[in-house]
Amino acid sequence: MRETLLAVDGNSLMHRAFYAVPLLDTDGMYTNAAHGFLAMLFKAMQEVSPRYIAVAFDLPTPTFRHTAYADYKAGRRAMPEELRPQFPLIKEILGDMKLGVLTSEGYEADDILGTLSRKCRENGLDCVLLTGDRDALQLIGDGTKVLFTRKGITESTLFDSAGVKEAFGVTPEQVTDWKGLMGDASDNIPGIPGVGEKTAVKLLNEYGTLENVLAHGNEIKGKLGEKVRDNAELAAFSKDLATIRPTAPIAFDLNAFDISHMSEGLPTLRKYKLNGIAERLGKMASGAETAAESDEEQAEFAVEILRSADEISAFLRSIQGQKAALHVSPTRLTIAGPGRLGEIQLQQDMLSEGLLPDEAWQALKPLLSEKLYVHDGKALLHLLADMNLPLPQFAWDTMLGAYLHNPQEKSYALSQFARNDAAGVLVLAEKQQKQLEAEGMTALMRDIEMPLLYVLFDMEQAGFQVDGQVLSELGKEFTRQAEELKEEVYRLSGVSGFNLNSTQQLGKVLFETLDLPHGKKTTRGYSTDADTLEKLVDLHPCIAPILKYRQVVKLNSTYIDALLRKMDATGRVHSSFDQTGTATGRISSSEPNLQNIPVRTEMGREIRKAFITKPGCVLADADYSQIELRVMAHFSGDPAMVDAFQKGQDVHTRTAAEVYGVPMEEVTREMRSSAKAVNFGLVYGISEFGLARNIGVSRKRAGEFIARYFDRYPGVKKFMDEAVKEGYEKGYAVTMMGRRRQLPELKASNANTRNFGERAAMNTPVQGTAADIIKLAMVRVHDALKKEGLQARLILQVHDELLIEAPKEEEENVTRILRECMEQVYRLSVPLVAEVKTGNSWYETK
DNA sequence: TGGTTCACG
DNA sequence: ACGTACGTGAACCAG
Repeated sequence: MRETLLAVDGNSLMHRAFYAVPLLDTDGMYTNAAHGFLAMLFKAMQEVSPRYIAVAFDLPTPTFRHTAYADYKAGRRAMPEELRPQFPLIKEILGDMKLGVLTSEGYEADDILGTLSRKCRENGLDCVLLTGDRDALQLIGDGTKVLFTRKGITESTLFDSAGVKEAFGVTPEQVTDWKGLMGDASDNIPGIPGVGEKTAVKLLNEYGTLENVLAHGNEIKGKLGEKVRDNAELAAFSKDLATIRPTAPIAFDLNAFDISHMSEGLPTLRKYKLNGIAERLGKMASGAETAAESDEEQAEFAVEILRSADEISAFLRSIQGQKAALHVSPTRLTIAGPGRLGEIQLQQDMLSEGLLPDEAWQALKPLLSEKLYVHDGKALLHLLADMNLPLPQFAWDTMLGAYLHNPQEKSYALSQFARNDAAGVLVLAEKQQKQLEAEGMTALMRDIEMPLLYVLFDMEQAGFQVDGQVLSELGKEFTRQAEELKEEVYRLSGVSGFNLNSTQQLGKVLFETLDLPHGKKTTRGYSTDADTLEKLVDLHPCIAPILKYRQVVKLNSTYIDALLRKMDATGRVHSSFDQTGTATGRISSSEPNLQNIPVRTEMGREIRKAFITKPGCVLADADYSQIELRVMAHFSGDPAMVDAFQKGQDVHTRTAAEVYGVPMEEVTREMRSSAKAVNFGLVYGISEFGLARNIGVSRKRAGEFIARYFDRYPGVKKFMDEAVKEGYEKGYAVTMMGRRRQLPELKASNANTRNFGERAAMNTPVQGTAADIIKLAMVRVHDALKKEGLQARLILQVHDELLIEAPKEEEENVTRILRECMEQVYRLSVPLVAEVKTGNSWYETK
């Protein structure tokens, strides 16, 4: 295995660290940037296991490589005074750790990185560049990768060539062209005014290089062409600014970069009170042997490049009958068997090498009848479906495995979990199978998440039929009303011309010009949310139209406009369902989000008239009744709560009767409504404050209410207490099917954070179990439709609701299937109840 | 990019 | 003493 040099852009990282770590004064000096820097460095070390580390810095009084460049540099924000003295500090620490600290007159840190990367290539080393500066992406290729720091100090992404293309749409070679076109405000690179990231990518995809874009300036139409032609010189200059020169005269002395003496820096770390960092360094030094083991696990595979259909077929034959993994990226396909890795490079354009995607896939067809190991199988299914290829079965999806193991990862990209595409998938799958077995999630994976992947794929393919006509009409009406309301607000407030959509401007008008009492909270100005404004309704006539305006504008921009844009040629919208998006196990919906289509107000509900079916079909909508409270009744076994559900009573009315000590017939609307709020509160992990705010009573009253509730429902009280206790003991919350959510908040010293963790400990088993239940119901419904040979299709899930589009003649069958699957899916100590309604639009089913 | 607001369960 | 209801996604403004 090749050895790796980790080359760090010291300036970039120090700046990132400075803003990511709070400024705390210890003994009259600041160490936050140094602290963050080292935390990032250690994180990177875990990720890339380097043998060598070198850190490059700009010289304090820089001489610039271009004269004009100095002017641009001067435009940069000055370095904060709290940061400047931390540079000598970090250099001292790195020096004592016996790591390379490099500077070079006339060169900036990124030039030194470029030089290091070139020298690595010449000396047969792999090189990883650690930086937060996108400029460095141009250096990727031939053994060089970039570990790009994102927000905060713990998040980073490892980019290779394909990764850059995937994330930014350009190749590393095009990074300077890209910057030349769009510029970079943070680097004071001008670029072409008016050309942003998207436009730059588009131009480069068409013309390849900046020079070629400029040469063909005449072909580019409209305003854009004009801008390109007018700013050719500026663009060329910008590209030059962005180009890294790998020619710094530095000594490439590997002994000076060796990491094996880092622990010599421990005394210095203690001297500066960086005790947490010192502790981590101590652990890392002693854990060096364990790291070697995990290297074994991720052993490099000899990559076999497959250059023809014949070579692909031969490779497939050689792994036939064995486990096989398939992974696709925009530039290459990889296939793996035990200990084997085949790579097919795909032709990107006329210039690049590789097979045509079509040729490659034809040769790969036999693989598609195998049970494959994959990462993100749903995405693969879409890709294959688009190419009219057969759809495979999956043995394991490592993305879902990673999600079950920890549902709160920031990203589930394969690169976060494995090194070598398809080979990584096989190794990772094996590791996950053991992990999930030990964690008790094998059945959850096998019976719910894996089969659900196909269900969600079918739902995404199917889409939801939308009536554009209805939407447009509504849109016109909303726009008209918005205009009217805006004028009314201007008139009634006596201030016109301000932007009603700006909370800041609105706040000024309401609380300064009109001098209304500014409710409660202020952060960046005044709070103007609906809660606050509603309290002002009686104080000024302009408040009501403001609220109405907000509502109408929201409906228009978020629903009408967005939906019209998302309609396909047949008038259907295809949402994406994310199976790895939530901490609790729910699925989420996006582009467009169909899980938050308005229903609570009549005006919003109108939008549902546009959600229809194709001709000859009906919509069947099945709703679980009170699923979360039923789950809570089941978990808690509380007699009164279980009794209510077993008798089929209205649970909120029963709660009110219990708490107020009156017969159910005497419960008033108000009593039921506050009981309902308490029931909701319980599901969320109740707090006095939250309940008080929600129903508008004093905190004391809310407290009394909760106390009375727990008096009548001691089983629920016990359940809540145990959920919290279990959270503290285990460090995570568990659902009925064994799904887990880590609760690191419970270890926090901040009481507020801990309270949050406690509420999550109470809420997650309830919300998560409800998610388990409906997911399993979806799988059952999907199977039943198939088994009975129906054309009806599941098209949407909204947490406790399933929608099916069915031919009219299947209406009865579908209604039965929905109700039976949803109610019989799991046996609780209380019945599960699903109500099914049918209609010609989503509006009609409500 | 982060903050604010608001749509849903 | 502190500042909170749980879980999402999208649009918009301001810097």
